[in-house]
Amino acid sequence: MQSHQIQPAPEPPGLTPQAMAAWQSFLQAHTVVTRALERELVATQRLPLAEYDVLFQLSAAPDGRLRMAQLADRVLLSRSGLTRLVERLEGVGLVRREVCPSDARGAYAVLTTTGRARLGAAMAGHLRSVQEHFGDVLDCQQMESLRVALDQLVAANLAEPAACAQEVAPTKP
Amino acid sequence: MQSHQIQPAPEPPGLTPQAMAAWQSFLQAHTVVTRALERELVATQRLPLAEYDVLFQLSAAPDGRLRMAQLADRVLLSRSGLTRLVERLEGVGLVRREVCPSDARGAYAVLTTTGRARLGAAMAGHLRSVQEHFGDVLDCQQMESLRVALDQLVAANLAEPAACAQEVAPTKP
DNA sequence: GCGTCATAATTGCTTATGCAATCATATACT
DNA sequence: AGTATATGATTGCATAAGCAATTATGACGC
Repeated sequence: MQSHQIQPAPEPPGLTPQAMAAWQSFLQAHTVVTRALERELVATQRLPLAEYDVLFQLSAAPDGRLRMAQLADRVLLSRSGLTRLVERLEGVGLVRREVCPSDARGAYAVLTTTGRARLGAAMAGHLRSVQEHFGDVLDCQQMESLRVALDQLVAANLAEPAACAQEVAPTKP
Repeated sequence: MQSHQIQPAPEPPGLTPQAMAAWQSFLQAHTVVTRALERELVATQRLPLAEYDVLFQLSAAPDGRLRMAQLADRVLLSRSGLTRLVERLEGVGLVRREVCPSDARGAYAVLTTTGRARLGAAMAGHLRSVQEHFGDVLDCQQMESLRVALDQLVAANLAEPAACAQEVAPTKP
């Protein structure tokens, strides 16, 4: 690999056309795949993706429970967004809320038995959808490179949640 | 009833853990990058990404004009979604609508001079954002593989907009 | 020319979501 | 202990977006 950003570069080439194209494809791919999955999940299970994701993340967590904030991070929703979503799920009995014993401000979202069952009913089909629309499209190598690249993106953008003038500068001056 | 799609293969490994992980990373990457870009664009230019994208796509089109449906496809919005969005942009004078002379049902969205200027003011900064949050994170090779993979995803999922039993079967029976 | 069907865009309606403000509790400082 | 500040979650509010129904026009057969 040739280019790791040259320090005193007089002319950073800016965004390459390659990168621009990739960015467009990224947006497009996300939209089309995501819509397909949502469509199928709703059609077959009457369950939107966001709801599914909550059930899934809870089921993957120890005791089927997670603090609201952590759950929000995992399902990629704002705090308030998650509050409403859990509210809805609680309304239909798939999730219940419990207060946190060690911190009275905190709340747990807990997967109910019905919730677990509902997830069980939906999961196989949804995984097949993901496979069909995403997994089967790429071969193993591609998939692995893709994962690596995407994780880099995540890492880079979690490192700088706000605008950051300096690069990675965790060291206090 | 038990599922019997085990017709030909005794055990297709289904969705690999790799693919699952990649899928998660995909969703996460989209969210974090997209939010960062939106945040910066709104903060510096008071212009949401969707709006920017409309201006951009129009400016890239011949004569700065596009039929509503085509524009909707390019900015990845539903038809109705685009109608409202263009409405808003027309309201602030960045876009104007024109009837199509050859087809009275059709409408063009046309970039106004102000719209072009607004885009001009926003573009450089936004491209820098894309570079920072996306372009700079991956090297050239990664970027190219990423683009290819994503385009495969797009192609695969455009081919089957609805549930499709048969593969690519555009031939009318 | 006229009915039928397809297509372009819009509108009604519902809903999910984020931001900013708020409330309640915890933690820290003196 | 008592006040100040931070943190977890929720609420008010505004808004963007999709789906289904609607309108307006074009195209096609007879």
